[in-house]
Amino acid sequence: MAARTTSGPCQAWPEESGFIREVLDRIGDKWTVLVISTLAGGPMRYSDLQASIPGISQRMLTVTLKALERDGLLLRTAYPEIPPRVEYELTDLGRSLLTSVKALAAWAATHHEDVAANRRAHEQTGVGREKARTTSPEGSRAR
Amino acid sequence: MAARTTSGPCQAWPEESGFIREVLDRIGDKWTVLVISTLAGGPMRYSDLQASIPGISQRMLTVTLKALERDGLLLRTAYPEIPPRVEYELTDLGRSLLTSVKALAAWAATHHEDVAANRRAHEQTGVGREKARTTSPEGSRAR
DNA sequence: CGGAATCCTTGTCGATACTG
DNA sequence: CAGTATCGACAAGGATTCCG
Repeated sequence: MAARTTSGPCQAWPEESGFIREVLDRIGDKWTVLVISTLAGGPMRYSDLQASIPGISQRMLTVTLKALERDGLLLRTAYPEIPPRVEYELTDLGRSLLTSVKALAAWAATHHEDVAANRRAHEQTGVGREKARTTSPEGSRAR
Repeated sequence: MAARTTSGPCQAWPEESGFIREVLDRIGDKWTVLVISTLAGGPMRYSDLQASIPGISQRMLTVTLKALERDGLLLRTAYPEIPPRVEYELTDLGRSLLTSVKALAAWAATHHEDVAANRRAHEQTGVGREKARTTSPEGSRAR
């Protein structure tokens, strides 16, 4: 966990911040994680992916797919047949990322209620103008 | 690595995808994770945060801080003194998220070299034209 | 010191149309 | 079927300025 606890004004973390930014720039967009998750069940064709991800456009599917392929997270296999058939499949690298992503999903599943509760509490206390609260009355509500 | 369950043809993800989107919308932006990471060492003042996060503007620091406070991930404490002093501190909820985020950072630290290598390989193979691999001419899975 | 309000530059995403 | 190309809409982010 934290390298130093209650050490005061600590700053300038090592280099983790750079790594975090890297992975966030990659999966932080709207569709990447959805594509990876959908591909978790095995190889899929382009049209299957589009059908399985409601709301995605051809453009974004293509862009996301190409970015993931470029980074070695998924493998594209085109069969020179007619009609043309292309399959996408996660690589080992892609699956390892999926594991980490699922950890985040687990966090969300566990705590999204707390987040929603805190948000509602805040909307009541200080909608958008009144925030002249010197100290926070309530706050940490972990379970 | 137990990704595929008896090789299902398609996906049909439960509802985890929704949770993933939730958390990604929250931490997927440019600064949120950086703020949380910086706050991992203990309470910090506004100006300390700004000094510890190179490149962040006052605006983005304020916006990020308010969003995190609203969701109950950090606690804001204002001391009515002069000069005014405000401290920000992670809540238990915030720290639990930090743990999950660090898992992602660990993935990045472990695999970012592989990603970079794959990316370079791709630039050579098919820079701007024709990268059809047509590998594995096997009918591994068709319908 | 710790913000809020404003403006403006970008990158990102979505819809549409066209090609192989 | 499986993309590619182009345009426009939108919102995140940055710089600046002012207030408590």
